Amino acid sequence: MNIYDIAREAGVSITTVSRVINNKQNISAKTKEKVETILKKHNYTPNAFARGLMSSSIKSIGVVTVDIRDPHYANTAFTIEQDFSKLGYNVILCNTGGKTDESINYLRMLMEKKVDGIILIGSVFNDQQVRKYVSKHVRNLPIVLANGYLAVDNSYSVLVDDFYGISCCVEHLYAKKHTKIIYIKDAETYSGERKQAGFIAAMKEHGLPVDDTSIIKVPRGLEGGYMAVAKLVDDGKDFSAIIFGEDITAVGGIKKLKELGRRVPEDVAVTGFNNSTFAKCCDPELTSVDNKVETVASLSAKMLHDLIETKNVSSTIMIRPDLIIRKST
Amino acid sequence: MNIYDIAREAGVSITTVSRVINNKQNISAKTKEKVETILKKHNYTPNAFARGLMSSSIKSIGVVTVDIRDPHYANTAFTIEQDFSKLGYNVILCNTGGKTDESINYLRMLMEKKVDGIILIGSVFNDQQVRKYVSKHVRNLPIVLANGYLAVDNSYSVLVDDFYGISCCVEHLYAKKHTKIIYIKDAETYSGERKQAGFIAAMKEHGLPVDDTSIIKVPRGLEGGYMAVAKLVDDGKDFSAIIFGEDITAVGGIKKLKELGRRVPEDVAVTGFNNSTFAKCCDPELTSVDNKVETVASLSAKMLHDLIETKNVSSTIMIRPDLIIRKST
DNA sequence: TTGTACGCGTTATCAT
DNA sequence: ATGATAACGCGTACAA
Repeated sequence: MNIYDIAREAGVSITTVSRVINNKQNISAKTKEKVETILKKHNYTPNAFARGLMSSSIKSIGVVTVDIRDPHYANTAFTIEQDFSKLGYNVILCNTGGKTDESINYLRMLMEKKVDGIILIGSVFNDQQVRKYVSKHVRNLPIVLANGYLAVDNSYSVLVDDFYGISCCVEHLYAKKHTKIIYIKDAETYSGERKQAGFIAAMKEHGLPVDDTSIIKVPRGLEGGYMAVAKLVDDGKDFSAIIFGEDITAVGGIKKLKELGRRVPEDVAVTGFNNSTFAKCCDPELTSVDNKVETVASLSAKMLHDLIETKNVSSTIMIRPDLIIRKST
Repeated sequence: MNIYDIAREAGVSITTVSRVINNKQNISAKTKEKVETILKKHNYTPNAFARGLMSSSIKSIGVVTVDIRDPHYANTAFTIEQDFSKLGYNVILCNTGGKTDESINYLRMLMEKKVDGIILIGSVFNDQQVRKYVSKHVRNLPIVLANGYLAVDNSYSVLVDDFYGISCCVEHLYAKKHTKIIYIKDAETYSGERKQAGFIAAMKEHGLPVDDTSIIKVPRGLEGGYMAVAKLVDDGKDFSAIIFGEDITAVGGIKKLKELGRRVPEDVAVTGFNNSTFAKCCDPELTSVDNKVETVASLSAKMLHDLIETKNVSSTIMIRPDLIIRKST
């Protein structure tokens, strides 16, 4: 059932039908009503491909994440999807698994499918090859990096002040008389660098000791945190507080601390990052930096939509995180 | 840059270019090579809309979930996306928030965008209105319900034997000499009903007491479990074990138990469902039913793909879950 | 107010 | 092996 069939049945031209469908001017109320009846009767919907061929838009955007199973990314993607859904757009979901090749494949695919815009979630995508591809091939398609910084000309980002977030943790622990503080880092991304920089700066500001053994790099996830604590203890490192770069890593760390008979927060204070559900599940509940996922996601969505509508848009938005204090410190 | 431009530059017809692009027969190696050079030079990609107009397919599927922030749904959606991505398909993500109207809107949208198939995640979608819409309007579009049962003619489902899963919990607790067992139910879905039925059947089989006070209905999430335990204690109910219908609910329940000074598992044994990350984060680690999310997701994806390729497909696949025994029982 | 005719970029059919 | 042309379904400039 296409526009011709409708036109024939209504005894009008396809132009008239098209006008009715798209609510255009210059239609007599009578004709309009007649056509609408037929439209409804057959439950007609225009062919999206033919439409796209004319308008070169199909009202959809691409959302690229490393892994939607990560609650942080899931939250962001959820908010973006809901916001864009209200605007009549669909969201195409892509999970790259953190592989650069995959990222570029997905970008290519999204461009072929002629999405109206793209949101990358996480500073992982501020990767050299991705940047190169974007600046070379994604020229006239709006692209926004949510929760991270994209070092490309004419690019747009919404990010959280990670530097500030971690330094808040140091402030808080210092106020509680901690001086031997460890930082557990779990990603070599832009965001990861900012967090580490915030740690170092805040420690130095209070004249607290920082050296190679105060910062430990571990794999992502529960196991990473577990391993970090194991290593600290194996190395005989002396510490009274640990700042983790992610909640889930902190959960793993606390698990190991408990196994070793160290009490949290009496023997060791612990902070996390993301203020996720894990922070509330954790026993004791985790002091964590709230990095305002929903806010970042919504602002990213709004930014992309403004770009699609070619409004004037600022290139970078930075959000201040909050420290949520719970039982673990 | 379209197929005409390429043809002109290569000094051949568009037919020839099309043949090269689609790897068709009857092309001389020489011509093929010549065209491929030009193709590569301009980084040409065919217009997906024009293609769709001919083939009425754009190689994409719709994945409909209640809320991608739920780890269980995120896992399923992730696996489906990865599997279909390997087959050259894109995934359009939809979050209905559990609202029937939204579900139907999304289904309509997906049909308009001419996806090649649809996967619904969770037995929530076995809703009367959704069923009605599907059987009326989604007639010639393959649709699969992952992790639940869809009571519609000509429909396809992959599901876990929830009945068996919960009855395993009862068996396990009974073997540990528990007789006063509570079941906490958190969803009125098909899956929820099966779980409850499994509980009742297994209890009766061992001659254990079951009545209205043995089964408590609570809202989803951490708070639900917390409230459930609060209610049990308020009511002065005597119990030695609790079976929760979801891990996260169990986590909430354990939290409240601890606050009340009841030890897990010494005073109260606890089981969860889903074998999620929460089960491992929990202290003590949670005995939980592994409902094989990835398996269900992969089988659903395979089923849908087979349907798209119009292969013969069985209408229902049922998976047996496993009980993973940890410290909470 | 309404209709005719063309273009969008591709694939399929039928000639050559 | 290669090419000309129709068809897919819609929007729109222009004509009536």
